[in-house]
Amino acid sequence: MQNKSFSYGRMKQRGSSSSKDIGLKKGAWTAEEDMRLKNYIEKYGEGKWHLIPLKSGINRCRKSCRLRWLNYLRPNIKRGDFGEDEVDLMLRLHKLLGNRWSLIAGRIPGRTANDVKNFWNTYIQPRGKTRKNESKIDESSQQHAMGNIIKPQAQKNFNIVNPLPVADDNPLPIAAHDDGHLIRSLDDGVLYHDFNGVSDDMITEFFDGLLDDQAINEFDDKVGWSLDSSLNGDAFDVAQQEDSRTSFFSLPQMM
DNA sequence: AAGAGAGACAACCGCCGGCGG
DNA sequence: GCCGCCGGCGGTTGTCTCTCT
Repeated sequence: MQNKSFSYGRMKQRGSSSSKDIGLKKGAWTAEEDMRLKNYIEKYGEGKWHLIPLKSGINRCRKSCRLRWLNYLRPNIKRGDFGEDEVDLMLRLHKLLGNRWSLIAGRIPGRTANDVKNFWNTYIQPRGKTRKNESKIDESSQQHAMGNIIKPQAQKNFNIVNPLPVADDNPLPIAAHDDGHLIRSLDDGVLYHDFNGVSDDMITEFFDGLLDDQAINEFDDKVGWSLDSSLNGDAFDVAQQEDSRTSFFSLPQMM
């Protein structure tokens, strides 16, 4: 992905959509506006977005200020190409969460929802279309994004039920975990959860921190984190896992 | 070298849910 | 219950940049 570090002067102003926004600036942010916004948030913190235009001297709507901060000015935002690990994680999270970009981005350190969404819409969603610049993703990531790779370490844990050669006009292999808990089409399309009765919704709520203690215990029992032991040393464990639970995500990916 | 078309991505739009009055 | 405000989100757009011919 290109590393456009700023956009001053790039965007023409777009039409106003709300009568309340009349008189507010739109389009590309200037260096001065960035500086004002950054200074304001460093001083007063995030939130209270409606106060920023009033107090910072920035003539933009609250939403524009919030977006600029979250997508560009916030510290620790990672720029540049998505790495293989990030693509892996994104694919797995997307299977669990769907187009919930903010949740996905929240688990990919340094990436914003806009980054993830743009990446998905550019590289993942339209695949099959002819693209000029395939090199934007390195080959291994591209292949993995296509679901074509079965990692050597993963193969020992999964049976390849239908190991057809990968080709444009061929269906891709089906894999199943040795213990029979998971089955997945490797066409990167559908992950069939049959994970001891754990629903997608429950997984989502678990990672969103919405489950109470009792539900968490139930979740833990059903998932059976002991499966983690099979992942010891696996190169595709999430690098930034916060705790062992995160490696749950390794299971779908490994197939 | 120049024009056309595709790609990349920042920014906008519109909708939604939560909350307080 | 209704209304308005706010923060947040996903979808979409517009323009610059890059690549191809």
